[in-house]
Amino acid sequence: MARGRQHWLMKTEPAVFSFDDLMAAAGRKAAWDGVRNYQARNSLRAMRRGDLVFIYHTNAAPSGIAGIAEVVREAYPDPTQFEPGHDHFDPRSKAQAPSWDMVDVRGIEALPRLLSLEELKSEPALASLQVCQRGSRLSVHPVSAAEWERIVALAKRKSRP
DNA sequence: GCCAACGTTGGC
DNA sequence: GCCAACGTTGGC
Repeated sequence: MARGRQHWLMKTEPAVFSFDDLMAAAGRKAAWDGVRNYQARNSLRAMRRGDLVFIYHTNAAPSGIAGIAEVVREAYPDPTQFEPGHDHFDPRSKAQAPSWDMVDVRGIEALPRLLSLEELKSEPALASLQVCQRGSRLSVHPVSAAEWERIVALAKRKSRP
């Protein structure tokens, strides 16, 4: 069954791994490890090669969408869940049925400017974007085609006065 | 299955 | 660093 390109948003702390770090990585590629939330994991598992992803900077000044990446490898087990002592070690995960997956992404391009959370929230058309919700903690989530287009268009515009 | 306690996230 | 919001855990 054919399926169009879908759109997603993934959060990262730029102090740990920023969009610029992704663009500077070998092949502009990175394995997106460390997701330890079931809803976010389910989104990872639903991603398909070629899907587009906004890379969102969290715990940043300001927080916001920094750039665009694409999925280049679909979900596969995150090896850090099996590494005792690792921050993301999960003693309950079974090798035969790993709890946590990751995908590989490749950086495509930075947005013309960082779209801050404040600006995203001020856009009525983006009111239902998950990252705009109060208390939103989901580190990976879908973005509708309309939201995606809106955000790309906004980023091309000059920052409002 | 309920729900209080706890740990984490993340904006500010 | 604060603290609200949220997800997870575990006692019952």
